[in-house]
Amino acid sequence: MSRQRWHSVKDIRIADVARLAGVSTATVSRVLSDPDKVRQKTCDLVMEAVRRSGYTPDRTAQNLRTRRTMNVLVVAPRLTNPVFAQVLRGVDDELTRCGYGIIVGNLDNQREREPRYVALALSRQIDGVLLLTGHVPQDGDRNMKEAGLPIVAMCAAIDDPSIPNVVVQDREAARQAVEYLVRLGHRRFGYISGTPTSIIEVERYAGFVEGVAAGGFSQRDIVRWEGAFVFATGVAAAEAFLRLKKRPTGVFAACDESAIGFVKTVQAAGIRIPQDVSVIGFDGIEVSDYIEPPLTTFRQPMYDMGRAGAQILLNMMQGEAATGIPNVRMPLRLLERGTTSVAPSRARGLKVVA
Amino acid sequence: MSRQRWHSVKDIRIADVARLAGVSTATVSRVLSDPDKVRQKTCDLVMEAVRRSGYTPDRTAQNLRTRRTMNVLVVAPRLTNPVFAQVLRGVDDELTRCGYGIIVGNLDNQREREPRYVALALSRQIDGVLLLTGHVPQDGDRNMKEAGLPIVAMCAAIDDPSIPNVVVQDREAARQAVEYLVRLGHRRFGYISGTPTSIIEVERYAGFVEGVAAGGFSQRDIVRWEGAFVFATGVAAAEAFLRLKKRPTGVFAACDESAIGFVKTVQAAGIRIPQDVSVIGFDGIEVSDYIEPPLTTFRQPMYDMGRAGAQILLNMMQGEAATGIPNVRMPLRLLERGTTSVAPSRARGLKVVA
DNA sequence: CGACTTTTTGTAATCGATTACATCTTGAGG
DNA sequence: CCTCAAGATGTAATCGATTACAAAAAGTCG
Repeated sequence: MSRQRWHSVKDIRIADVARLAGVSTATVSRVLSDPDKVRQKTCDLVMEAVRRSGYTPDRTAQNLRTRRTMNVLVVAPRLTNPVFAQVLRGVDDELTRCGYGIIVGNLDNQREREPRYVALALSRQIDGVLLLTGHVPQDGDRNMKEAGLPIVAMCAAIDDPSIPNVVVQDREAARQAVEYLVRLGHRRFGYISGTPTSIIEVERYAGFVEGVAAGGFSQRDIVRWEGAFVFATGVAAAEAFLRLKKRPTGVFAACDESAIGFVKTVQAAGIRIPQDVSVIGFDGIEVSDYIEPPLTTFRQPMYDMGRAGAQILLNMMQGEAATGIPNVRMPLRLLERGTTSVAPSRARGLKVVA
Repeated sequence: MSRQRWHSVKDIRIADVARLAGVSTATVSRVLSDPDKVRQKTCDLVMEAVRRSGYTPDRTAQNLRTRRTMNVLVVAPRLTNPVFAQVLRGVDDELTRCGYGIIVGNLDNQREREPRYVALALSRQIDGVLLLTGHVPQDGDRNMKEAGLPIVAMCAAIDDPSIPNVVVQDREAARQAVEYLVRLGHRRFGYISGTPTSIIEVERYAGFVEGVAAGGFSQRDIVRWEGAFVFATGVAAAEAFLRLKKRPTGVFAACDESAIGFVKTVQAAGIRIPQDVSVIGFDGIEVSDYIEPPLTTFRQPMYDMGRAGAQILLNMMQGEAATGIPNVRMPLRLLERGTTSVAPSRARGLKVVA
């Protein structure tokens, strides 16, 4: 045995079942897909043959004939982001119920990986796409939309009116974050960015700036550290923070991971949280509750977003009448936990107005 | 437009390209798959036609003809386990390089979800399977092996000599964990289990018991809390722990998530870690370093395990000569961090022998 | 019982590629 | 210039299901 052959030992086709049951392949097919069209007696006969032979239809052949694959592609910016896992759970629960499979696409924060998924769409290996990426994957001049497949954007809105979005109120939340800090007496604000080209980043920063302005402060009261939606960005921001003479006392991070990176790093340098610096994150991933002190953050309904996005996609794939492009905005909740408190200069004599 | 139709606007088949280039479909196919068999001039002609028409081969049709789908199923016990995300990264990097796609199967700790993935295998929608589940998925009397596909087990060994395993030295590590605790002077040991039926759980507990015995202690010095590989198990174990009169001072958890659950819960009850209780986890997930104090734990090379498993599967799928069943055991590293210290009764006067 | 409708079943085309085999080109060598 | 082998291309079968259409069977009713 030099070359191991990997195929099913018993390789039973629909024709075999038909012969076994003494009917035509058409009848077998009908029994399996639409039994009402077949007489009960024949149905039993065929089912018996199916059972005895252990026949399972070849989905590859079905796919070709029916022009569907019952597979959906989910493209994520990075697999190890806990937000992704939660959203994927919701997506999986919804799609699995309807018989769809999930193919994961991992960009790992590298745009060079996009072409592969464009090709997947173009080659008709999938019936629909869920994007968590904030933009439509491209391959040179071609992009995924050209495949003509239904696409739904989740988590990160896409600036394309033809694509339904399931997103949170990024801008409003960021604005609220600052307002919360202002109420606590902070006067100098730090912002830890996500990937600058990402739309959610743009939105969150816009909201942040709005909040600062609404509080009566100006651009000069802001320090902004650029990065990506990763832990390391928080670490880098913290290092920059520590080098400052005039440090912000209220910091908002565009995601929990970088918020945690920031907290851990400044703590290691002897900064006390929240006494010296208040930090607000964004996402509400599980870990944010495990650090010390637990992170004040906005909780996204990740699982529900996954389900909502999947439902919209299912509707589109089933060719439902498109009654406008759905644009779902999910609610956010500020989890007031341990990383925020009144600004240090006013720690005495001031009350927190929650 | 009552029913939106979702298919490619321009629907170009190989015959169209052939006509455009003035050749037969066979030639087009050859140019695309094995250009050396075609004259350079013809090749250029065809490629030009492909470019102009924007043709992409229909993978569904290719699949049927070639009897391969270039898709691999990865079955995970639970999506939100960070170990899974890391392993999946490794798997993805390896498989993507070879043109394979990944279909994720999420059992969400429920065996009822297995039949769906058995069906996937039986219906020839995939070319191979990576199991992180510790057992072969079943559907009544049928199981996934019947599909005759190459299967590789990762993270959790499978008790089936025909299936290659990529695992860590669970038993040895668990044993070392206890030995470490013994060296620190602990005399009473707690064990937080994973899913009892899981083989890695069995292995880790066996190693734990071995270590206890090797230290000169007996079964009576052990407290065992049963559960699953989840955070909540650690919480439950902690609650049981707090009710004990005679508490263990050295606790080993079969996974980091439950270790963290335990640490957080006992801390909330006023127990000091590591002064009152030492805790050792298993996995080395990112979060384990973010809690306070950082968790002492064994780090699994998750990404590398993913790659190794994928490579073995690739070999099997490419029909390489099977030179025995590979059984890779990856190294583990004990990360001595903050949750372990000398046993409380001996805190004075004893030195840590590391 | 026969005419006609309805239901059930079978035949064969089809989905879109790959590939065995046949046929036609090309070029080398005499 | 002719012969023959090697190389290039075309024809048509094939993968395994679904399904339009035709044909046959079963039922209905006067």
